[in-house]
Amino acid sequence: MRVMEKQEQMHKQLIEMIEKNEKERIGKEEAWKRQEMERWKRDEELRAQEAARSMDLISLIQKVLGNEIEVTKPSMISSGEGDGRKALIRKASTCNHNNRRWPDAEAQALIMLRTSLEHKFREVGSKCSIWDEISVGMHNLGYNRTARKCKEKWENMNKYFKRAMEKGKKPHDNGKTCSYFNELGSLYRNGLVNSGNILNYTNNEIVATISGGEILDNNYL
DNA sequence: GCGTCTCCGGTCTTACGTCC
DNA sequence: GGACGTAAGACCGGAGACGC
Repeated sequence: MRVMEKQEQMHKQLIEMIEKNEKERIGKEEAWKRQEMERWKRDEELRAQEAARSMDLISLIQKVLGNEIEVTKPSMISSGEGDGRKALIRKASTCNHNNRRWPDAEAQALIMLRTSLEHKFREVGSKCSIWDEISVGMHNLGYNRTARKCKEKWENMNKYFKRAMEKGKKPHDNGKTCSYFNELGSLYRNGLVNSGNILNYTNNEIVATISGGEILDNNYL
């Protein structure tokens, strides 16, 4: 009977901890989403201001010179003469949303959408419709990617992140090209997403120990 | 040359349905 | 109820392209 009572008590504690952690998780998720949306809006405003400044500058130069300036658009660059042109074409292609490569903003939009639907991924059932939902979300943000591509990119980001962590790198070490490392790192630290053994990364900070049937650290959950 | 990334194909795991 | 097959998802490794 004492064992049964002890088990009952532990079960209640476990349920309470799960509920508490779930509330905390939802709170953190909401806060993060708000933060991301604000950041996104700020970036949009900055881009708009930048574009307006460029147009002002162009019109000013046209005014000063008194004739039309041909503004070279990336798509107008014909196939190449010389390395400089080739470099320009390559540069332009990296900004094209239909390109194979994912620009930083696009990858971060994917992380944001994927994280916001994390609760659906934790549910049992087909994940295809969720990736479709993410694909639609990406489309709404101006990025044209299929559900399959989104899923693949997500897996690959996690794979590369994991490899980098195994090599002993820290998220902020790779700000140059892997801008999403910071986002992924903070997501895994906060437990907002789960991707199998990638949680090993958090072992330095979240110590979970089970000893004698008692959970010593709530973070284990 | 090296780090980063996409794409593809493979294996493993898990959930679910069917049969005996 | 257990064994088995199947589909979906997760995870992994490698080839090759790309960018610095």
